[in-house]
Amino acid sequence: MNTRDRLKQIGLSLFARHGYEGTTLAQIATAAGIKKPSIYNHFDSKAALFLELSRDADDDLIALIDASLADMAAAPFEHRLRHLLQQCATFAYREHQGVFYKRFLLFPPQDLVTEAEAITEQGESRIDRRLVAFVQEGRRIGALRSTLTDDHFVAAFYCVVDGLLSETFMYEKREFERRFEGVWSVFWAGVTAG
Amino acid sequence: MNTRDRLKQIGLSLFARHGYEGTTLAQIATAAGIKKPSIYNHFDSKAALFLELSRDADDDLIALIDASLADMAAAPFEHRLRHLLQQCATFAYREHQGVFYKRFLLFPPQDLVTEAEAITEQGESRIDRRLVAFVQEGRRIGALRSTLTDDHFVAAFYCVVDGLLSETFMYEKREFERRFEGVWSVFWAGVTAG
DNA sequence: AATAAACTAACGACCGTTAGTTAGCCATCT
DNA sequence: AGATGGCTAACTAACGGTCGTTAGTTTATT
Repeated sequence: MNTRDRLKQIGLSLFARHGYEGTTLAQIATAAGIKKPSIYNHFDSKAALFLELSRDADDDLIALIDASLADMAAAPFEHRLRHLLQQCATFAYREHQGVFYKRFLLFPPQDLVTEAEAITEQGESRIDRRLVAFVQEGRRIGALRSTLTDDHFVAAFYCVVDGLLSETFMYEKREFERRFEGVWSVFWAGVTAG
Repeated sequence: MNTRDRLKQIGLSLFARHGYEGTTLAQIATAAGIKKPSIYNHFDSKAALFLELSRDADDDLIALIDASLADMAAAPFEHRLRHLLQQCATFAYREHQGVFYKRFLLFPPQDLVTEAEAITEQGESRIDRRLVAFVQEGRRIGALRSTLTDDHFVAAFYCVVDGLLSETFMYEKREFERRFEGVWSVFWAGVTAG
C-alpha cells in the first residue's frame, strides 16, 4: 500500500480511538514509519486528512445501504429489513470506520463543525428518502402492520441503528451478535404485530 | 454559587461540547471569570475535575433509575416501563449532563481509560440487576409476552436507550419527543405482542 | 493572625505547520 | 548512451503558539 493510503488507514484508526483533538500528527507519522512533516507531502493539513476520511465514511455508509437494498430486492421483506439493519450495524466492524463515523456524527471537532455538517446533512436526507420508500412498500404488501406510520418506523429504525452502533464499542463481535438477535426480535415484533 | 460548583458546571458543559482533549483550562477559567491557575485552588488537576464530573453523572443516572422504579412501583407495568425509558432518555437534557455522560461512556479520554472504566463498570452491573428483576416481574404478571427472554429484553432496552441518547444530539426537545413516541410504540409492541 | 482564594510569571513539553534540503526516479534532450 | 532537469517524497531544523502545571505573591475573609 502506498504512503497516502497507509496514512489514511492509520488516521482512521487513531481518530476513531482518540478523536480528532486526541490524535497528533506525530502519532500518525510514527505508526506509518515516516516523520511528522512528511505527512504534508500527502495532505494539506490535519483537518484535510480528517475531512477526507469523513467524506469516505459517509459515502461508504450510503453505498452500503444502497447495496443492501439492491442485493435483497427479491427477498422476503423480513429478510430485506433484517439485512439492512445488520449491514448498518456491522458497519462499525469495518476497520474502525464505524467508530470513526459515529464519533464524527455525534461529536464532530469544534473547529470543523461547519464542514462536518455539510458532509452529514446530505447523507441523512438521502437515507431518509430510502427508508420512507421502504416502509411504504412494506405496508403496501402487508409485511408491516397497517398502523405503523412512516415517522414511527423511521424513528425506531434510526434509534435501533444508533443503539446498535453504540453497543459495538462495548462488546466483542460475538457478544454483539447475540445482542443483535435480541434487538431484532423485539424490533420485528414491534413493526409487524401490535 | 461558589467558585468550585461554578467550575464544575462550566466544565460539564464544555467537556460535553468539546470533549476532554478539546477543552482547555483557560476556557473553563475564562467562563468562570477567573484566571487559569486559580483552578488549582479547587481541583488537583484537569483530570481530577473531569473524573469528579464523571462520577457525579454516573451516580445521578443510577439515582434517576432508582427513583423511577420507586416512584412508579404501584403503577401499571406499561406506565412503569415507559417512565423508566423516558427518564433515561431525557437524562440527556439535564444541563449537558447527558451529553457529557454519553461521551464519557462511548469515548473516554485515552489517558483516563482505566479510571473511566472503573466508574462505568459498577454502574452497568447495578443497572443490569434492576432490569432483569424488572423483566421477570413483567413476565410473571403477564404484562410482557412469555417468549421474551431476559437477554432479549435487556439488549433491546439498552439499544433503545442508547439510540435515544444519540438522537438527543440531533434533534430539539420537541422533535425528540415526537421521535420518542415512535420508538416507544414499536418497542412496547415488540415486548408484548409477537 | 490565619486561612482560603485569587493573582502574575514562568516553566517544559508538545502542538500543527513551514522552510529548506536531499535522495531517487523517470522522461527528455544532446 | 549518457547527461539534464523536473517531480515526488522523504528528511532535519525550527517557528510561534498553546497546553497543563508550579512557584511565589497578594488580597480578602474569618
